[in-house]
Amino acid sequence: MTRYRESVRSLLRDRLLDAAYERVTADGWSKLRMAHIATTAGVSRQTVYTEFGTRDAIGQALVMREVDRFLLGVQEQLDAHRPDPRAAVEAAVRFTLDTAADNPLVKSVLTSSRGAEDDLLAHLTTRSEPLLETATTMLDAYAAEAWPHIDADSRALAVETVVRLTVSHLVQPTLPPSTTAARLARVLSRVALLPDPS
Amino acid sequence: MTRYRESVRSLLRDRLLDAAYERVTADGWSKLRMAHIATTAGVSRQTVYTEFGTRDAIGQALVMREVDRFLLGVQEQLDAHRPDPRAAVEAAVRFTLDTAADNPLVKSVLTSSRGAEDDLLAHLTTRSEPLLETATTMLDAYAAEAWPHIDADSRALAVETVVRLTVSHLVQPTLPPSTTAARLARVLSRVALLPDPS
DNA sequence: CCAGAGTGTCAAGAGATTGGACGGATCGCT
DNA sequence: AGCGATCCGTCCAATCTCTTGACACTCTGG
Repeated sequence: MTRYRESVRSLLRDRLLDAAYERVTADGWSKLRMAHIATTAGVSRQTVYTEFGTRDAIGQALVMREVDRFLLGVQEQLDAHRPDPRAAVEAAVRFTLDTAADNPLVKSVLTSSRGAEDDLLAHLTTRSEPLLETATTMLDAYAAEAWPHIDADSRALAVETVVRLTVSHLVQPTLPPSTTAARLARVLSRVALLPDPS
Repeated sequence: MTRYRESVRSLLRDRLLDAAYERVTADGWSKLRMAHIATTAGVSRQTVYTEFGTRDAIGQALVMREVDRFLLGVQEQLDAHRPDPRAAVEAAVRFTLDTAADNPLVKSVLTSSRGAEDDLLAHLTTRSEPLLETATTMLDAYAAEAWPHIDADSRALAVETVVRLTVSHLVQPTLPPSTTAARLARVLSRVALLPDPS
């Protein structure tokens, strides 16, 4: 069984992130105070610093936790169309864009962004490396297992391409999610050198 | 929000009881060792003693946790027939007896009992006061709120009667659960002085 | 009767949490 | 520009919790 200490630790992290989430979605990132997080979670301010180090690290963790949750949903979408990479990716992208549009944290990040709120937004843009890393790692593994017939290099390139484009459309939508999803499926198809469906 | 310390505490208790549950349902109460619980939960033996004091208290807590879970189900059954005390009690009793028959802990307690295993069984028989206390307290509160038209004394008497009889039939079934449930509903009806349904 | 295994207790030490204090940065206000 | 308030981040001593190892005691099988 998992070591007890780890459970306690993750319980603490969850409580802290829950407290932060609540405040951020209600008032925005800039209104979030370290002291709020501490008292809401029923813990001292120092404990928050011991766990996360800086305010910024909390933003990072907040975003990453949400990313992890998204990836669970993405995996379900992929599984539902496992044999067909094109359909799988289309479903996964649509799911991501649709769900993100309703997600309180994402909404908070994107709407209140034009101000002093871009600290959080940065984790989706200029400092998105952790996000891209976990997303591509998970999807690389999935793709390698589900679609072994695709050439490895092309597959990796396609995965990274789709991930980056999805994030791009997430922070700056132009067309409706379903349209975008269909277009990204085509991009995937070509980058991965899939046989032409026509 | 709940104080952090309390959450950690209940996390610890849950882990310990989970560990104990696992062993008990697999090998029986007599094979359960304090050291097993500790290592399975990833904690020192001393911590188990600090939390529960004695091996016996763990048995007690194990039974009580299961009781609490049963009471949640019972409450659902009652709610489903809220306006009609007779039907509500019949459903609740049937649910209890049916579910208990499938419950790993209950099975373990009842089957392996004729031996050195009766320590656990005792919490349902000779030392069942805590069980009866929580069950009657919860049901008294429910009955008082749902059926205020029943005379308070009769209501309390009926609740206690049904609780004790249900436990009795649980540890020593004679008729099938549905039959027993119907009979207890009749007992309730008369003890609570409900108008004759005929 | 002894050896082994298990329960329950104790005390010292390691680790985590608290609360209070502090320096430095930022911001609104005058 | 100066001032006060607010908040971030760090430090530290006191306190609480968990761990570790030792020990007395009981029970059981050989």
